[in-house]
Amino acid sequence: MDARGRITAGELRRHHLSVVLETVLRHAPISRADVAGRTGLTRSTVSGLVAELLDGGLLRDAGTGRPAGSGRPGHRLVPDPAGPVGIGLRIEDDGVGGCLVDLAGRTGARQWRRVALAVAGPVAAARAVRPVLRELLLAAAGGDRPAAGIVVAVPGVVGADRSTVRTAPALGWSDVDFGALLAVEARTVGADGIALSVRCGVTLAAAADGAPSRGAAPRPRGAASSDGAAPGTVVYVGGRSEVGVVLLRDGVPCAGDSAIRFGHLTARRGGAACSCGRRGCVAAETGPDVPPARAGRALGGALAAFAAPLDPDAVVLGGRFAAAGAEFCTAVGAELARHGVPAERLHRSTPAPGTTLRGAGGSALSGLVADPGAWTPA
Amino acid sequence: MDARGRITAGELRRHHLSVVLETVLRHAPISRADVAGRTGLTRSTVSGLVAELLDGGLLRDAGTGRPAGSGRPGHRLVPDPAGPVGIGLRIEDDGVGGCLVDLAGRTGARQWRRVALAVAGPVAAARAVRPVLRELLLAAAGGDRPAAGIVVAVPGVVGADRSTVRTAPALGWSDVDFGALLAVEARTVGADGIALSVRCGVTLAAAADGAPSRGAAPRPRGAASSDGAAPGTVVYVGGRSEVGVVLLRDGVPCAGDSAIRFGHLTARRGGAACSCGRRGCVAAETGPDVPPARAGRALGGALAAFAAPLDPDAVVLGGRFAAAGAEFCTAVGAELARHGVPAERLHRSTPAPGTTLRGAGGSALSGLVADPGAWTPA
DNA sequence: AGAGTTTGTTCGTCTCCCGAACTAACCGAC
DNA sequence: GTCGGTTAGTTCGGGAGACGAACAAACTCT
Repeated sequence: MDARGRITAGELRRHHLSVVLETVLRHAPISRADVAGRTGLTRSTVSGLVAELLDGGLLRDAGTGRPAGSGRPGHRLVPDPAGPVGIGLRIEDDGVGGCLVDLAGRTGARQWRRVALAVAGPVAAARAVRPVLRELLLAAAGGDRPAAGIVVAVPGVVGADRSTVRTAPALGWSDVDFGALLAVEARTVGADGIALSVRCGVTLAAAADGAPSRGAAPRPRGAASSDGAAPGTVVYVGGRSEVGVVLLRDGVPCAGDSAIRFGHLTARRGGAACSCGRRGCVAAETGPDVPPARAGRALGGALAAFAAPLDPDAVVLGGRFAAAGAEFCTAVGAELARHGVPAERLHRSTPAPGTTLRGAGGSALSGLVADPGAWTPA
Repeated sequence: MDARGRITAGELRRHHLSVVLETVLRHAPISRADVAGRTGLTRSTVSGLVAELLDGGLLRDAGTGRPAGSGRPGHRLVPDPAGPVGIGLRIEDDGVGGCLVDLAGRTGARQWRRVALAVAGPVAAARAVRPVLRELLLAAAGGDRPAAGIVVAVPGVVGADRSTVRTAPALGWSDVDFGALLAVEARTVGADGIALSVRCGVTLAAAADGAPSRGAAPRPRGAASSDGAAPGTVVYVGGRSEVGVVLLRDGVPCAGDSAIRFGHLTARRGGAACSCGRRGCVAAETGPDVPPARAGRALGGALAAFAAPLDPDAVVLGGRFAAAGAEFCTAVGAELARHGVPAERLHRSTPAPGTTLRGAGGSALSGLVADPGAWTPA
């Protein structure tokens, strides 16, 4: 790629549109004047941009609020309650699930169905997802809310095409074009025009945990600090059937969907048997049956190799580690500290079962937020 | 930080100024029309921006070239031969050095002085740099070229202030404000108005090796592919007295200056003694005395932990590993492949002694290239 | 009720880029 | 040599988008 860094007048406006939308989502309810103050744009410019977002069905003017000081109260801008939703789906070794996520960060119609998929194969998995997707589409249609996209979280390594699952040890898959399989199922339930992509579940959970909070939606705080702003560089470790590690910069995952490669690094030669066929993998050595101190050392050692050279502002334990005990955390922190990452930077995320689904649904909306001008409620 | 994504009209122009400058530097000599074609800006806009860069002393119009087809030949735009230079300095355990780097990527006035600094301490190191810096300033003044900045490469971990060396095992330093020490020395040789920063040497070498080539300056190709465009995500391993690993995105180093933390991960319990006081560190286990197969396995194992979850497009062996033999590389490749990074992605950089200095000098110019409008030949 | 304050809108102006038209410079053909 | 064809660079009008001042609206406090 060449230095095509040109910004045309139209792109400038689209960029500002995105900036205004993001600001409203993060601070809703918020007045136009406040948006202007936070973004640095003038009130007149913000008014114009907001009008376009109201027109596009992304925001709603909820009328005047109560005045902040002594003066005219601003209008409360909020995400449109009838605005677009993202559809998040998830495949695990013991079930499938899904939920809707809207621009306010609220989840809805969450589902989980127990299905033994560890040996059933990708075709069965795609078929198991179909009823979940149908329910979600019905729920969206019932609320008269357009679906902006579908993102499927898989416990595996996903290719750059965001369709092929390169390997998913816990499911026994390798080189499966799961996106294509799912697209067929999606068509049968009337989800054809909707963009669909397959992603690594840990990456999505990391994005959900590391993203700045939206509005007043209750949200477990892992990476994000109390004022809602994420620190610059965060390393997130999580996963359920797998164990993965993700680098986030300003809340956005860097690099590809191969987080779970981390779980199959060798933590202990000749250790416990792993789903991948080898022994002593990080994933196996941090299982529920392993003594916490030993598991903590196994995770901390591998984690240090990844995190230490990146000098992260925070290391966040999520997923299966969010509920870990003090002994485990101390062991992890000690290994990190031994390699230059201060133990104070180690944080435990609040355990929240829906994090991966929330990340998947949110990811389905991210394109829309990045370029609201392109959004048309098809 | 809030969503201050506003782009004012003035900032837009400054951005385009930077885009045009980068394009010229990468493809010099190049005509205005070609710049327009590559950037997507119109010829009229490019003409205006180029005029500003010519006026600022960053570019020079070297007259008409030979016509590309049948038509009027374009004017050859090149970096101004009397344009600003960056001053790169380097501290190592066995000496200090420095060189000038200009916008064309050419190095000049390169120096190296052997000084035993492994035990001499930071004050002695700062004093040893002074004559090098004086020579460089004289060389710059002799060519009537303004100095845009000074960057010092150190084999250690550097703080976010880009001044404090948090730890430098090979030098025996810890928590030394080397930037402050150097600033004092710099003043005595008349380098006071010039911005000075301290950086991790491996990070700078990675930037030099991963950056898109500039003009026709001969440059060893490590990360960059043959057409000069760097692949998206690159993991670089290098170092001389230390061993560090750096993540590059589009040729630009991600994250902080703690690359050499990598070299003190434990590769082999109870292994060779390391400068940091522990045993079996990656840095110690990849020394020149270690059998290549064993060193390769030591490096590969640690490298896999860092690289596998990032799914890089390329893994580049630089620095002390650039001259490694086939046996070593095979061992590294095998370890990477075991963890999902195909061995074909492992590349060996061309050994080039000046890479770190070139990176340091280039880094001293990077601010100028990113915002040429702010440059004033003080 | 009136002064003071803050919000949101309107309107004129400015900056910057685009695109068309024009001049300049070179090639090849006759 | 001269005349079309082609490409490079500049000039100039026009338009898009943001800014800033001015104004109307809405609320508080005295």
